[in-house]
Amino acid sequence: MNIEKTLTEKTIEAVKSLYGADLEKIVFEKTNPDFVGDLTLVVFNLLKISKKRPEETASEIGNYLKTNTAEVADFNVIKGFLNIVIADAFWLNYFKSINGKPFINEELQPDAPIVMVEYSSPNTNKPLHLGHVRNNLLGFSVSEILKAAGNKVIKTNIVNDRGIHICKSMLAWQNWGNGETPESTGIKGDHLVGKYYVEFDKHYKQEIETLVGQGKTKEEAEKQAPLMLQAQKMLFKWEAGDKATLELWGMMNSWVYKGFESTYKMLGVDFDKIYYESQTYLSGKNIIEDGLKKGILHRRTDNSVFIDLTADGLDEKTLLRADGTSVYMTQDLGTAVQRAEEEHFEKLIYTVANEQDYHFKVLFLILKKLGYKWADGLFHLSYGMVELPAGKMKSREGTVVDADELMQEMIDTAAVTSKELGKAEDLSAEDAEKLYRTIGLGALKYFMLKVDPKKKMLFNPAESIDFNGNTAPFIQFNYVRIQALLRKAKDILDASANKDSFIFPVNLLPKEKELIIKLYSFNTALNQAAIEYSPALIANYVYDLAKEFSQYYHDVSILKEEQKDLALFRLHLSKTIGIAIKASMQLLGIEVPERM
RNA sequence: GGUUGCGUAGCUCAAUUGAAUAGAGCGUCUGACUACGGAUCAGAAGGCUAGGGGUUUGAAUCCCUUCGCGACCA
Repeated sequence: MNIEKTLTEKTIEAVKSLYGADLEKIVFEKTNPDFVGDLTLVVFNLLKISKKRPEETASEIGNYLKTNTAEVADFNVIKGFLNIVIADAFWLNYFKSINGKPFINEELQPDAPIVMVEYSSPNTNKPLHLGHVRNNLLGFSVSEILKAAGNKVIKTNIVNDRGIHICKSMLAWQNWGNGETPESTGIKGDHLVGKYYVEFDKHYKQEIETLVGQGKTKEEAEKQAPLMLQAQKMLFKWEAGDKATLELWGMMNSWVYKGFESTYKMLGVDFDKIYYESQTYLSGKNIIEDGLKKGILHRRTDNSVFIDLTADGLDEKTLLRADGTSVYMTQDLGTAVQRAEEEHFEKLIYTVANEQDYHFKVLFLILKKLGYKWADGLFHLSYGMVELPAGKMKSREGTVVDADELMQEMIDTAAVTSKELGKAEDLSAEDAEKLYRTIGLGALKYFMLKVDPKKKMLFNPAESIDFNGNTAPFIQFNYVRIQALLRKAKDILDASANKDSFIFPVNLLPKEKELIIKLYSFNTALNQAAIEYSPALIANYVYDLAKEFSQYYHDVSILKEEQKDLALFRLHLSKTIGIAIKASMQLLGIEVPERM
């Protein structure tokens, strides 16, 4: 039941019959609300074929469609715009076919394409912050969207658990930690390790200052500071497999993982497969050998290995240093190949901020040049950074917005607001807590996901995230109103469900037709969101739907409607809208409450 | 310096990828409750889409240029 497809076919037929020309593609758009009609064809592009004025061309096609297409009830022409009115019967039939059914098909085809989505990918030296929140929400939501669009999704996370940054935390803990643990301090593990990362930085700065005072340049001081030298020594020991170092590393990382686990749980995100850099950081070297043999990579006189990408408008990229050690790129080459061997993915999506655009351009190009066919399926989901009114978050200036704190603030705000409105009075303490989480975290998630991923976004910590207007609580509220209706009308709904049919009204109210069209466009929104990897399109969709329902609810009686059949129809319409809202929110990783 | 991205109402964001008078929310002002749940609804004010040029029947969208703000690479 695809009206656009029908119209496209008929229009191609019309153009053939009227002007004798063959068209391949026709695009209908939604009619501007200021005009009468449901779908609009812009005919300017057809004037070359028709060799007639826009109005005349539009009228001729309109006439053809009206006489030859049952679904077309009427049309009107304004300048080059052919506005088509679709018969109510079509929309009613459509509604009948989806009434009460789920909007998302959870079952996958056996041959569903495999899509890997990598997201989160934190460092283990500090807790997650606002930037990670956007990353995690995006990655999770895109995964849900791709799943709903019929893909087998494998969510992956590559944890950066090794390197100089971890050594800094370890060293600081050794020096000044006095044996502190998450248990002894009651501090969440990732925060405790983060505390020592900051501690390192503090002492390191002092050392630099001292050295500069002794006449060294800042650069020299940064390299020669004893703490930095010690951290590097620790990294060497780690790489050499020194037992004590590995033990300390293992212990502190385990604290961090426990902390991350609780943050992920609160955020509502999860993973099917977790990689650790400590296990993959050496990979990729065999690929370098292979590339050298194929003559795609080259060795410099100092023994370093590089690839020349200047012909592609990029630079020469070093892949092995002169001492034979690898760089980030080498490792990323290795893990990509590893994943391609483990899972025969159609696509591999890297959810990484746009500051790494160049890195991924180079990575994908190298893999293509090395001849991997699957490299065409690689995609960098490049999202904009979250900025504060003062600009980028800076740990040095203490402007980093912590993920755990932010979530708690949202939940607290939800609690305060709910209590002010007297909404949670008859709930148990446990249910109330759950409700505050649903509302607070919903508001946060929606706030971050409604923005086009490609664009940077602004977060102002001074103003708390809104609960009114274009927000998750507004959408949740409308869902709740629907559930209240359904509870009250349970008996008549049950009765009509048994009969499996009820009488539909002959005429739809304009708002009812709009709502059905909105339901109809769920699939368009879902598919577009999957193509563009954009949860924002789903957010826009569900907000529009909720807003239109809110207007409908305000203007039209549902339970109080005296014509029983009409009341029943409206109940069913509301119920289905509720299903669509819940499904959309699920795609965003946002829960909906039954009461609020 | 090189590469690259962005600039839309006071603020935060849209605009079906080139179409009709650029839309929402917040904020401001004005209305609507003896209610199917007011975390609501209706209305008003608010725009030379950073500036200039070009392509097109048609440009926030494509091209050139100036200015401003980021990011990446040295």
